[in-house]
Amino acid sequence: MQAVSPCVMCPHRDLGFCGTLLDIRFEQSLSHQGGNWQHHRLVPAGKQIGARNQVSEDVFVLCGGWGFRFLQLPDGRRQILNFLLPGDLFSVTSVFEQRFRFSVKALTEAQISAMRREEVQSRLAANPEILTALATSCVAETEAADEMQTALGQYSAEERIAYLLLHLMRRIAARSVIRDQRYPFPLRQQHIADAVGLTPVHVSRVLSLFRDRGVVEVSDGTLQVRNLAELERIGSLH
Amino acid sequence: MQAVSPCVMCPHRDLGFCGTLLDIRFEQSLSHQGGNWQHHRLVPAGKQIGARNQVSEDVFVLCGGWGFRFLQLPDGRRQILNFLLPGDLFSVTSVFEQRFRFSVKALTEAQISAMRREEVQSRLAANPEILTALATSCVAETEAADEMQTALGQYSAEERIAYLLLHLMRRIAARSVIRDQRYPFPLRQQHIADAVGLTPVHVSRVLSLFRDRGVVEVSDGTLQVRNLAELERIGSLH
DNA sequence: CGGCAGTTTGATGTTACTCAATTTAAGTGG
DNA sequence: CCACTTAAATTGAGTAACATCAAACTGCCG
Repeated sequence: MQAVSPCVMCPHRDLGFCGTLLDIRFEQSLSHQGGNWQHHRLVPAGKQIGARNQVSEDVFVLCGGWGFRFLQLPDGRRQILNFLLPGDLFSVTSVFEQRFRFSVKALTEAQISAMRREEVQSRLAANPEILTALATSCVAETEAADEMQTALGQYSAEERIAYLLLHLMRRIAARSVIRDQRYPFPLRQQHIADAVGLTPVHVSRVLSLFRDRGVVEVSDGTLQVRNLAELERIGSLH
Repeated sequence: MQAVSPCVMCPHRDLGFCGTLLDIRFEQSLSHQGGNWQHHRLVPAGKQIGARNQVSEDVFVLCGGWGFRFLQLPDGRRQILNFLLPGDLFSVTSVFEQRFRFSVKALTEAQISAMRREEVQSRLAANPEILTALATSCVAETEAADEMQTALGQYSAEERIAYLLLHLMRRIAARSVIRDQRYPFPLRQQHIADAVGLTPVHVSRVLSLFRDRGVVEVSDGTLQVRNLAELERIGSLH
């Protein structure tokens, strides 16, 4: 968790995948004349970044690595609400609310950018382009939540896992070039289980089935799609 | 579905329960000098109000009766995403997007108010109070979605139903005075089933259990709470 | 080599689904 | 007011999906 000087470590300036998001807009509108309204830091894998009910004056963007947002129940169960990829705002709501309504953890080593909420809000009022970027995030977040809710409510184990994989594949592909249908995939089976509401044991069985049927193989850090059509037949919502 | 003249049938002017929402803000900022940027209509129970992928220039608010927002799968399954109560925007996203990402039905006879999106957006840019109202809606929607996702992923049948009842109770109580723990409750068991991802048969069993144990009784249009503490013990997230 | 975290596999248990029949409630028209 | 119809809720029996428990296996690192 060492501090890093602003706008040095953050990869989005090179890769350009934050194009639609808050962070880069702010940099554009700021031209770096200024103070400490923003800072970056590096977080080790597994580290909790934010906790439910915690209060913060900052709005966070994940700009490198993977993270996830979750709710923890008193008895130990947890629901992973979504996975955070480079360029993702933790949540649109944190632009308006001090208090975290959820917890956040780093899945891999991750770089996060924190911006003063006041600063964000004042620019939001002044700059319609930023409002548009925020609205886009809001729409995407809501649609993803609606779909996940549908998957959890209506889908079988196989369908849910297939849906999760497809959803993540689309998001990963938007951020890096995919060759030979091999996607970087740092999730453990426990993460899949907590995201789709199954036990890790059952996730293992379903993934074995997928492997045996030649649909996908998930092993150690990469997801290899063998039969995209079949995966979509199983897990597509439409 | 007969047309009704603007701001006549809509009950929020009497009851004042739209205080935090878009509709009334607009009326305040308009002072009724004007044109056809807004209209109301009355919809019979069971009628579909909006369909997925439909395009509309309007933003909708439910201002009387009950409705629900849902996703329909090709094979007939459907997930109810949330229930709409008087004062609810169908979805914050429809302020920014033409296309419906979900479908909407009237649960009871309902009154809906439609406002031109252009009008909404231009006022949004001009009037920070409206932006605040919208942000509040956004936060509430997102938090509700996160919690529902957690309930669907982690909770047992009893827990899910208890959670749904508690959630609705809070929202109903915010809109009308509740005496003797009796809540107006127009849902059929099929609606509960589609909202929490169970079959109607199983919903019936769980509700029978609740009744036998003296927790709650749901019968024909009203929900009678017998043991609030027990209901909360079962279905509260915290 | 030993230890650990993650995955796999098997056996058994529980929850919720399916199918089908019955009951209840709410109209509707005579 | 009473048959008749129809939608909704209830109940029972059998089954499928997923959870739980426990043991074995894998790869990795010290």
